[in-house]
Amino acid sequence: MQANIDESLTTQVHRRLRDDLLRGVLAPGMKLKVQALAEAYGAGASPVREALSSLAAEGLAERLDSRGFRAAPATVQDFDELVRARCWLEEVVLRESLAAGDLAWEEAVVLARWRLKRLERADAAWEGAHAAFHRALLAACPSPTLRGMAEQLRERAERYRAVANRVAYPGRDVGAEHEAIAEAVLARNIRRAMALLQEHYGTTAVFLREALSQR
Amino acid sequence: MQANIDESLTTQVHRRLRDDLLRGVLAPGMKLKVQALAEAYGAGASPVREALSSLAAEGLAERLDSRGFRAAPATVQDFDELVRARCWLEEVVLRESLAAGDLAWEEAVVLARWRLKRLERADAAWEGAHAAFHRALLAACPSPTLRGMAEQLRERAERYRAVANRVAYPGRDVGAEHEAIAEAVLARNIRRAMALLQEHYGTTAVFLREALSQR
DNA sequence: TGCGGAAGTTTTATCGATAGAATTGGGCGC
DNA sequence: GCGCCCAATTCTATCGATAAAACTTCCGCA
Repeated sequence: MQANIDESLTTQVHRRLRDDLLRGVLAPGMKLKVQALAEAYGAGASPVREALSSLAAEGLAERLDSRGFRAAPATVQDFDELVRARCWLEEVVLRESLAAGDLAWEEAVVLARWRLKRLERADAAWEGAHAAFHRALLAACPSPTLRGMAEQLRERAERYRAVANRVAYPGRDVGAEHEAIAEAVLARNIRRAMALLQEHYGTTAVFLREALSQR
Repeated sequence: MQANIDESLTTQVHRRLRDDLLRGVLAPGMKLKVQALAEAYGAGASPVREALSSLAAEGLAERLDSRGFRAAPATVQDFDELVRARCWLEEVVLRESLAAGDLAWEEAVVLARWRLKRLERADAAWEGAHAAFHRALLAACPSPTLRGMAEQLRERAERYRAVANRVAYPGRDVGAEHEAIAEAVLARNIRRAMALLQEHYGTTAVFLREALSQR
């Protein structure tokens, strides 16, 4: 795992903080004390503070007037809003991706699907492959800005999944859902792809909402 | 103009920097030297650095590996992409705003339109009223996240307008365009509102693209 | 005449220290 | 026993200093 080569401390801390936020190591709502984080990551206060400022702008942290930072809270309301926003946003991003996707994009989708299918849900690599799959679907959308926004929402959702992760999905075959989505996308069947994707998000939402509300 | 009461230096600097970026005082591509900015705003390096980190995450500045920050560059390509992204995004945000808008929202639109109409384009308050008008159109969209994203794109566009601002809009009646948009929105005529809004952006784009490419 | 590089100058990234705001924990009066 | 106020303690925001990196300038050599 090489890193660090010519990468500022701030950047490193930023990435590690983001990871820890996404994986729920830093739980939603938790106070983020600068000094503690600084020690944990082996840096001074300045890099940590800068990283937190960025993360706040990205919506993963919050800055309270003059009482420091905290991990963005996770609430049922926020989650519902997130899911809705994601459906609406991906509605156009997916549409444009399908409209512009070429052969190379199709192949990338096939590949991402294969890599995801191969892994067990419990595998440490699953989360990454899952992210890659969803990213691949949207990759052909010609607007980097919109793709970036979709990615931001995907990350927020990922965090919710991590937080509530011990929930099982009784009677659900997530793999099959992904399969169906990929099929529809490759067939350029926009309506069907949209519907399946939204259902996919909706189903996950039901379980997460459940898990969240009883905490 | 009260401010400063219980507002951290970082926050103040952030706002002032954003303003200066949006108004083109800090021109696109310009190097943003921490020390110079610190003196200009009467602060130390830390607040400036934190503010720049945030602005970078918001897309108004850029952080170069280990050579500081600069104002986000303005290019014709970036601008084209921005306009496209904005049209696509506002397509859904406006739709949902129209779908959810109640009486109070309608009245806010009427008010914003009136305030804008009253001002001359050259008036210092015009830019603010213009922003408020466009914001009012989308204000009823129930997703704060999407509204925020739309706002971010609006700001980027505002910066382009400021940069190329000395261009005239020969033979164009911007006021009439706004009137037409407001009418369509109040009539809940989604198709027409969308079409007018996109044309509005498109027309501006033609002028700005012109102004940009000859710099 | 133009290039490579040494020396000097800026600028960045980051640390450690510190004043001042919050928070916490008691102790006191009711 | 309960709420309120003050002191002790914890954190935040911010500064000034500094090593290291990135630019410039300028000079000697081909």
